[in-house]
Amino acid sequence: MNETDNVNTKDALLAAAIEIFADKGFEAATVRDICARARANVAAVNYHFGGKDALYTAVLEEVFPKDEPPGPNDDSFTPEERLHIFLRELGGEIYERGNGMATQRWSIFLREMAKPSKNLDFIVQRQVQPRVNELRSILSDILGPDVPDSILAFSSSNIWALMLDHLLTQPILNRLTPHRHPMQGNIDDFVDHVVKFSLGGLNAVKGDT
Amino acid sequence: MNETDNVNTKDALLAAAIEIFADKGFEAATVRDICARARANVAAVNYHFGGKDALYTAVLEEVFPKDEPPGPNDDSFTPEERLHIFLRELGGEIYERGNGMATQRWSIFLREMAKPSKNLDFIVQRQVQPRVNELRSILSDILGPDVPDSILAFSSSNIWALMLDHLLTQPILNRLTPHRHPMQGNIDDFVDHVVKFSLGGLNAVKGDT
DNA sequence: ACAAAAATCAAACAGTTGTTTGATTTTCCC
DNA sequence: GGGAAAATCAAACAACTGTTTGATTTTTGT
Repeated sequence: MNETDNVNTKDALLAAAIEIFADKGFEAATVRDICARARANVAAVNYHFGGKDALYTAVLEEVFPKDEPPGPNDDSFTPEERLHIFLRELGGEIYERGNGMATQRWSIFLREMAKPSKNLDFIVQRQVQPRVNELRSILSDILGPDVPDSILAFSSSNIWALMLDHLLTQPILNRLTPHRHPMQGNIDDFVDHVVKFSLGGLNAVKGDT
Repeated sequence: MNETDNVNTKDALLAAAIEIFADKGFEAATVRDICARARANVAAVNYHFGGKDALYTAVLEEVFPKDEPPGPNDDSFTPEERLHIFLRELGGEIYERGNGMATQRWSIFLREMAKPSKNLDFIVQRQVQPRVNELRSILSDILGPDVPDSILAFSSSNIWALMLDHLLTQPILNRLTPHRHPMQGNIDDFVDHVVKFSLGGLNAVKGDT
């Protein structure tokens, strides 16, 4: 057992796998591609991980880490401010460039949503469940205690949709208006718009029935 | 050349291909699967269509038909009513069960968004371009002539996101709250909520700057 | 330094993929 | 009805997939 070289090839395999799985999806990615990018032999995946599926779960474990600090739930902010903070953090993680693993994380997430496999359970549990709870708590404060649960669920879903939107439609926008940059302007403009739109929407569905 | 039987196997191939491409995606779908479902020989795809890729483009041509009647643009409705009508039609087409080709159409559309290929151009041109134009026209009327183009673009994108949302997140919602039916309640409730939320959001981003 | 363990490697394996082939059957048209 | 065209078929093809093998090299512990 080497401690400087074999660990490096195992890590190189993992890193290469993250890139290629994020880029081409599980099925289209081949272990030969991954091994080639990691400068490793074709048998390396099976030796170090046990197979392509096991490598993929190792990738998921790496890309969606365990502990998500649950957030301080700071009472010094109004619910509206907490929404703004929440969405700014989320937007930065989704759309900020050079954000380490983030781009690949959401690419894998998107693929799993479009074509669910058994691994989607894992990703949901690690990635979206904590955030869903936090957002619902914020929305509950904004909408007040009397709002029916169905409206709360719809609204939470709506705001998620507004944030994830560009992730899905960027290839389409590029085709409709090819001259624009992706995520035109900076991300803060986008987040500010979403916050404004969301608060207006929430207000509209609140005072009702 | 037979006019009752071979046309039937060609049509059967196309119908089977639509189902299987929509269900498993282009790469995961095999011509053997398709031919088996169509009760045809393995060579039938190449004989009648020329190959798997050509079959897929034939499927796209069938699923995304050419002419989309441009809508009457009725002036007897207010812009808000036109938005409601537009979204009700869209929601019905996306989420209504037993809607002919619609379910498969949006399934294929979603897959192509998550993993764009050269065919996405075709789908965008056939499926979303006319609707995008119609929605932007409605929003332009609602927001008024003074609103900057960036807000119009953001808002249009937002409303699309609200409508397509459940298409993408239904597998996730099933994992978070597995006891609920897909698209709980009826579709009209969902559309009504989106309309209300959108009008509130639009109003919030309009009176600004 | 040396044997045992770990890691790497070229080569081959079994299975599946889309596609082609060539014979056979079916259909069409005169 | 008979010959030509079209369609179907079983079988095989070549390329690719993930995985295994067994030998070879490298590293480790003493």
